[in-house]
Amino acid sequence: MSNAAFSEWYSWSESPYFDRQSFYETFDGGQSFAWVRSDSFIEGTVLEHSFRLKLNQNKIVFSIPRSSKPEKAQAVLANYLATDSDFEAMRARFPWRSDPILSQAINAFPHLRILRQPLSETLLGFLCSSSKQITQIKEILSLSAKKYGQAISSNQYALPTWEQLAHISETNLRQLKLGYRARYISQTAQFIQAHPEWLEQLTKLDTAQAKNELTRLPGVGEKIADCVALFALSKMDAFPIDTWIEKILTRAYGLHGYSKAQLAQFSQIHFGPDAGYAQQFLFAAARAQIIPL
DNA sequence: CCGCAGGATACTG
DNA sequence: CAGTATCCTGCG
Repeated sequence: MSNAAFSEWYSWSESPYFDRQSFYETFDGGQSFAWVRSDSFIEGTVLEHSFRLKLNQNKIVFSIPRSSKPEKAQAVLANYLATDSDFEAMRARFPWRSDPILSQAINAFPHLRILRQPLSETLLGFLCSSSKQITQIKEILSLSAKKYGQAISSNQYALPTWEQLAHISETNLRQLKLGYRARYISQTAQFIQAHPEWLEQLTKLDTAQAKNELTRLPGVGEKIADCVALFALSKMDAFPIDTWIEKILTRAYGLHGYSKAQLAQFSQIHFGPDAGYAQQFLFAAARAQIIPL
């Protein structure tokens, strides 16, 4: 229906190289809740930028609303995909020679990347995530965007900003199927409004400092702080331990009886400074039932 | 109808 | 500290 509103497909010569599995897993594998798959492309928004993406000869080609500038869109994409990061070098430093589990996971998604998502959106997304399945998180965010976000194109809406969220009552937030998370989001919005420089200032901190700041927010514990650090701040040593990773480490790696702190310590030592990137391979492979649990 | 889901938090021992 | 109930909602 909204095809007419979208441009032709633009090629992007600087696009990272992707195989099909790695492409879908990178955008729609749990790092981001923004992307919807259709038959021939994925569609989603990054802040106020709307995109359709697909692969052509292992490179991303993109289509955008006709009102948008392709040069700007390409710059947004480059940042979103962290094209300045050398993921190949990170993979090479992993202990894959001695770790058949990780090795198998990398083979299944060889060109998987860690996105660099906008901080505000990443925080919002993972504040919605506790005890929710990915489809439910997407539903919540989609409802939020439609109801409170800025309209971008015919059928696309940006997520509400924290400034906008600060003006929504907890009761109205609950209408978005947020449940008890509505209070976290409301209070976080108030906090950010009261500390206007706080979010931006996070980008200047190291991983431990950033996580320390993030966990001051209501509803942000260790796991969500790790997700924000990894997926928005490009902190490759941040290692989110969710139920999947916990199962992988305890069962596939045999670390029975380890506490989460012990699992985190093992992972940092075993996987090294880019442990968060390794985590994403394990997560993807476990969900694809490549790693038996 | 009940158990549980990509967690955080307050409370207990 | 480690373990546990509670928080909402929707899906299986």
